[in-house]
Amino acid sequence: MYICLFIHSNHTPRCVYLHCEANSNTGSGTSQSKLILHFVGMGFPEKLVAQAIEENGEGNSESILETLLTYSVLENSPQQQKPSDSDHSSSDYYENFDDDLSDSYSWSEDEESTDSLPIKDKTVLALAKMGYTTDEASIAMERCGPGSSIAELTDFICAAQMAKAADPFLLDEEKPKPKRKFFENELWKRKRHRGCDRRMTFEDGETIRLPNPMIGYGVPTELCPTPYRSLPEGAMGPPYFYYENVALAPKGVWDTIKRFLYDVEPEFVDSKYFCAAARKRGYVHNLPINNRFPLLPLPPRTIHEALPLSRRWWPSWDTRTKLNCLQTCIGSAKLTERIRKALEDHQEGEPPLHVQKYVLDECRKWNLVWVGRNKLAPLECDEVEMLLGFPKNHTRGGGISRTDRYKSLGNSFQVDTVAYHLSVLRDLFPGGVKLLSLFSGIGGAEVALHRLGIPLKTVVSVEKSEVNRNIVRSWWEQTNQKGNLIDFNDVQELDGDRLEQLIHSVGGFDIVIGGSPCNNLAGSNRHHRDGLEGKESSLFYDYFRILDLVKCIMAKR
DNA sequence: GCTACTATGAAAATAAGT
DNA sequence: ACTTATTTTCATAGTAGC
Repeated sequence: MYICLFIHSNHTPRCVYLHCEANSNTGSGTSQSKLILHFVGMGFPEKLVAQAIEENGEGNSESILETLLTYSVLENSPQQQKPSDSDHSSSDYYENFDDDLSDSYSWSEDEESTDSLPIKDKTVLALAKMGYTTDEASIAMERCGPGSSIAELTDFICAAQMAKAADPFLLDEEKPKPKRKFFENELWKRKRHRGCDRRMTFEDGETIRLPNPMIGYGVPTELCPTPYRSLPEGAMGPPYFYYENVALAPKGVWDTIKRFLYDVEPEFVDSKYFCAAARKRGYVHNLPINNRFPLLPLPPRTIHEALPLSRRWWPSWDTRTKLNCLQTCIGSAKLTERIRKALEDHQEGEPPLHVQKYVLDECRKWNLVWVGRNKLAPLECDEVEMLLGFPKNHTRGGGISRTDRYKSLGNSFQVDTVAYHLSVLRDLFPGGVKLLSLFSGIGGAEVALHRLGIPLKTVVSVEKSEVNRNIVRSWWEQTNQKGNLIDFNDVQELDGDRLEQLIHSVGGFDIVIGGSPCNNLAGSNRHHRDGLEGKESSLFYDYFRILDLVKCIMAKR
């Protein structure tokens, strides 16, 4: 039996996910017995499963799992008797479970004896008894919100510990090493072990460094031979996968992402080699890298080519040829007004150097372009659409506000860049692809594949924002797609059962594409740049969870 | 409720200098 | 090689007005 324990953190109710290959024997029987079989297949004892189903009802398998996991935390239950299988990875997990749970604490007892305490204190106490520091507990409570389950909180703490441990700079600190308790599971160990091995071969704690120039395995506009790369065995498809996020994430983030995504080296590419705006991103994928080809026509690659009207007003001392990263917000009118005034004070000739510096700094910070004499302005929505490689008016209409257009666009792929990487799929799937698109946004991946001439046979798309779903749906209809577009609101809807169902009806996915939220990683975020464990950015773990499930389910077929 | 608008640095990579 | 300076960054929170 193969058991993959996945742990992640998030403020929303979620469970630790387990699945295995040996639980496919869901032939006949009542729905209840099927359900029991399902959880027993995950390694839970039948007695507990029956109890959990009774408590939660048959309908809600997620809360059943939650309950089961809570049991597992609370009791040194027979569940820890690992399957007497030969699989070592699961045994590691269960051994730890045993060791760590043998401490004599009991959640339910605490609950009785500390009834007088506020719930918060009670929870902190419980976590402290489990070996976590009160600091860790408080932070977790704060971040996960009141009413979070113990399982969620411990998930959170564990995830935070993993992130810290993955950071070589933090390892050296004099801080006592956090206890990992039973969360030192198979997955964590496996990944961490690999990470250490790697580091050993690289002398001092080597972390992922960004390449300079940031051209990944090559870009169409620079002459360079395509290097050879060999993928780790665990990364081989099917399905193919393609993951994206900001390159300039806090330290250690890409190391963690890489470890989860089967140790595949990220490909860092700046979209300034594809269009007139910079966009430094990391892509982790298992696609072939030979014989890529770009979308045609090649988009304009300088500001002047992209925005010919601005040329007339562009002063010679503004030496920019590329725009900086297109973000979700634009410069204010007040700012452009301040700049105009500063410039008008010096009509004759060029403004003094300190004014030039001030203006240029603001131009770079806000991606302002010249639209008149001494007149600067932020980019228009349709200009952003064009720069990112979307069809004109892609995000226009249908009730979307201007602010939301900027936001959706700023969070999107640069289509030409992604298309270049995905172009190898055209020969691999001449009949078209079946795509699982997570965090689809405004459909950058779909647009890229379509423009590459790769038919979209099926697209299962998951996107939280309704306006974004509408944009994709509307694009789907306007481009007369022949395939089937199925959309979901939340990645949480895609649990093992749903995926199995989908894969069964669709016939498997050819590629899983997704760029998980970056807002807790992005440098522009002054308030909550919390790293991969942040509220939204931790959804990366759902990308991994779903990808890994798809991998496992498809391997069974 | 929605929408537009504005003020709000820090972390980390890169460039430049010694 | 080391230090210092410069550059860049898929954003959030609060407010005002409708």
